[in-house]
Amino acid sequence: MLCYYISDINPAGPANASVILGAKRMSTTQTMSTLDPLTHDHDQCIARALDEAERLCAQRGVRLTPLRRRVLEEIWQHHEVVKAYDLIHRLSTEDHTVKPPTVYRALEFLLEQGLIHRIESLNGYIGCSHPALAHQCQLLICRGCGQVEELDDPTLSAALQREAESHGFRVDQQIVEVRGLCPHCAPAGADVSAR
Amino acid sequence: MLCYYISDINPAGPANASVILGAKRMSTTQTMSTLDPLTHDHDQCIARALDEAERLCAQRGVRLTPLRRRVLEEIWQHHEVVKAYDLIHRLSTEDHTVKPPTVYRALEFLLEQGLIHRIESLNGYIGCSHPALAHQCQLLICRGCGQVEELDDPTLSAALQREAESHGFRVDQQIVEVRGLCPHCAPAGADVSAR
DNA sequence: GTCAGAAATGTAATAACATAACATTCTGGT
DNA sequence: ACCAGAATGTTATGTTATTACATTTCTGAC
Repeated sequence: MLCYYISDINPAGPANASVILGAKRMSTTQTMSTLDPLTHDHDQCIARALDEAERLCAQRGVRLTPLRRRVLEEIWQHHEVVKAYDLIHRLSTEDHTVKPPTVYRALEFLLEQGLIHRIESLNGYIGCSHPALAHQCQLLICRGCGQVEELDDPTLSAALQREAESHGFRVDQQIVEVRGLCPHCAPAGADVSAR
Repeated sequence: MLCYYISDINPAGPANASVILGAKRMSTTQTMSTLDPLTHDHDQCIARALDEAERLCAQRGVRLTPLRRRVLEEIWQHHEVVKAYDLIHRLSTEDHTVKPPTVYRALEFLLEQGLIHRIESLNGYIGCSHPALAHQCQLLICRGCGQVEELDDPTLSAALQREAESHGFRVDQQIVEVRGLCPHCAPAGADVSAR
């Protein structure tokens, strides 16, 4: 259960795409560890995420409105962290400026439905790779390419839960974020200074 | 290795002290799990933290300047999360307003020296309970009283590290924050709505 | 169909968090 | 006393997020 793709180059995106300058449009869906950067059909990837979202919202009786769907779609454009104000800019046009509350409300909905994750250490958001089930995930955040791998290791979350409970703590939510370098950026790690 | 005290009531603090209205000044130092809210000498607690900081900085050849010491002291006033702008207000007087960079630079220094932890999910800071050794800690953050228990379970951090590495990820930093209710607030949990 | 209430969205203003850029002061070594 | 580097002061601004209230859209009861 994980998802970690090399996205297309996004000239307007977070300023770190240059690290993976070799990667371009791709063809099949794969999990990270086995992913050939050259073989990922991201259009299909977006489509699957949106279909799944439609399905889950219908099933739950909540409304994936055009706006909410649009925000989710933007978040899935790349496998990189997306900032709220990026979304505001991306959704705005010459004749219509989207205001912060609009985007934050959509994000709130998507978070509630488990369709996206918030990355606390970056004030950003990414699509959830397996939204069908509630879960406590672990996020591996690459400071090289800005991409995020979502892990869902039940052993880890159970261990953390157990440890917290052993101190009498009642757990609502786990926030587990690992910062470092992904397999694609680590080899060139010497070139990737701290960000 | 942990620290979790009931602080004095802080009328100017994060607006959640009412939950522990019964707790007041105390007398001995104890770890959380065994702590009687009525028996914690917080003056001694602050003094120890500052002494330890002085010692470590001297040992490392870095300067715990009056300003930095003052910021650390303010952070240790209570065992609750402290915000940067709280510090700005607390350090400002009628005739001198402390500006954001001043505080942020002091925080940066204290973070570098491992004397405080940043809490990503709250944009806040707390004193580190065992600054002598570099460590990856787990923070238990109570939404009832705003207090934070710092765990340092090497098994957990090693497990997370191992899991990340098994996905080819090179770990720089772990951020592990558990949100929920501490033992003192959990019993009254029904009264403590989400914050 | 239409109407009332709820849900969603729009808008303006501002709060909360953080940094860049440059000036000044302090500190320790010579 | 002088210098270099560290630390702090100051101004301005960038970034992230929320409050409060107006308007529109949707849904279900009739």
